[in-house]
Amino acid sequence: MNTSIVWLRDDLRVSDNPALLAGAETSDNLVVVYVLDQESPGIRPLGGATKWWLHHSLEALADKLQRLGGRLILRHGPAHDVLRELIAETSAHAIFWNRRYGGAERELDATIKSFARASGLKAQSFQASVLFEPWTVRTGGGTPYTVFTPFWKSCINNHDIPRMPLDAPPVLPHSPLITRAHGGQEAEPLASDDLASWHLLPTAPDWSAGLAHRWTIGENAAHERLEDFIDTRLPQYADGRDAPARLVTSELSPHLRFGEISPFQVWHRVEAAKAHGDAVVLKNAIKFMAEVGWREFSYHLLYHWPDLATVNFDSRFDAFPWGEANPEALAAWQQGRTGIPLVDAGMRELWQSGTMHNRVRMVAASFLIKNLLIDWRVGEQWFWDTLVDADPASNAASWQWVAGSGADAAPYFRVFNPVLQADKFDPQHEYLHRYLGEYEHPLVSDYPLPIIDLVESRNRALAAFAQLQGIPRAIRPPSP
DNA sequence: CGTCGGTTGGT
DNA sequence: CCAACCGAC
Repeated sequence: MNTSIVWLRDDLRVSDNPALLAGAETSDNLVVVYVLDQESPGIRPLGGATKWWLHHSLEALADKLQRLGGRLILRHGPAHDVLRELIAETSAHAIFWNRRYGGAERELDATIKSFARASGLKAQSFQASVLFEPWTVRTGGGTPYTVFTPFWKSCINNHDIPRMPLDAPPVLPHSPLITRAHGGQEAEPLASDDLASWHLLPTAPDWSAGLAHRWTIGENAAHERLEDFIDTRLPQYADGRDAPARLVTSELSPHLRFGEISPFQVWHRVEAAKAHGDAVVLKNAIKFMAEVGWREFSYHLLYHWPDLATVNFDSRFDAFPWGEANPEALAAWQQGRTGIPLVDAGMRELWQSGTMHNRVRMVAASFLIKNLLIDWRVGEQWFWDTLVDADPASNAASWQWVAGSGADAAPYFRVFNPVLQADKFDPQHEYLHRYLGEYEHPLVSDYPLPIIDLVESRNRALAAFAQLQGIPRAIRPPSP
């Protein structure tokens, strides 16, 4: 028997999955495994909302695999130990996976690849989660990009068109029984954890009802989401994407986060829409793909600056005078009771549904960083815990962008005024009313007074940020 | 992917 | 009085 292992990670799909396809084509017994690894050094534990998503995504994936004749094996523990054991159990001759781009993830994968090859296995990794491999996009001087627009132009103009999506394997050859390599036991099914035993779902309290109401999880749902976006939302995307009350954004981010859909599938679906559409479709498609481009840019940054989530990209910010610890203000922000309606509406949307409209994310983040002078890493961690799309690259890059410490960052003097932003992008206050019921009846409500004066705190932030002005921007060198 | 305060030229 | 525009931060 010719056994291959396919190790799935952030690619919980059967279509356009090069590792799964390679396994299916080169073996007659495919072992598809997901490893819950919360122990390997440097691997950041998932937040609550992403754990919840992962549980349901694994259920959906198991069903997809089963329909193709396969079976999803669940194991937990340090990935290196788990896979060494699995290789021994199955006498696999090959192992395949799709690449990850975080620092610790790359180190871990390299270690496992070395071990597998030293043990005589074929070990191969594939490009599946980004359109442009981070090391292939270089400036004229050979360095990684630190500005979005030239980065994305270079991707579009200087690189091969992203490959066509791959079909799902027609069948997943799988032997239900496997003979252990050691000892003479009877053939037995390969052991798999019970998903429930991983305790990915919240209990006591179960806060997931709002998330379950908002989201349908899994590969099928991701493609339905994409089709609906192309048909009904893309035509209004450029003009409507900034209005939080309108359903115009794609809402694909959590699906992309777990690889239920691939950026290649998104790219080529948008290309097809462009091919059949007019100039309006073209304009909207370019705008939308630029947002996919921001995701690519974030992965580019994460690959070249692996500590993106913890270290200021611009080291001038290492000396930035963040305010004294202010647990009351932080809690008010987290719980959506700052007394600033747009901030509170966004933070409540986040808590209830595991997401927040992009425009409101920028405003809520700007408020924490600039009005409250709280270190961006504190906000990044809260979003990591509460967003269903919490992504190691996009979340970190975006928080640094708002702080002004990041690549191609917002200039320090760009301080959002949440009141003006609400009037401009939510003129009927429809979004505010959706999440702040009491806001409609201020006289009878207990809606809090603002915890901070917007004008005063803006000026305080400008003064603090102005201290950096005399010092030249200091971008850390990329990791070799 | 901004805000503010100023000016200008219109009503 | 105010919308549109501009430069500074």
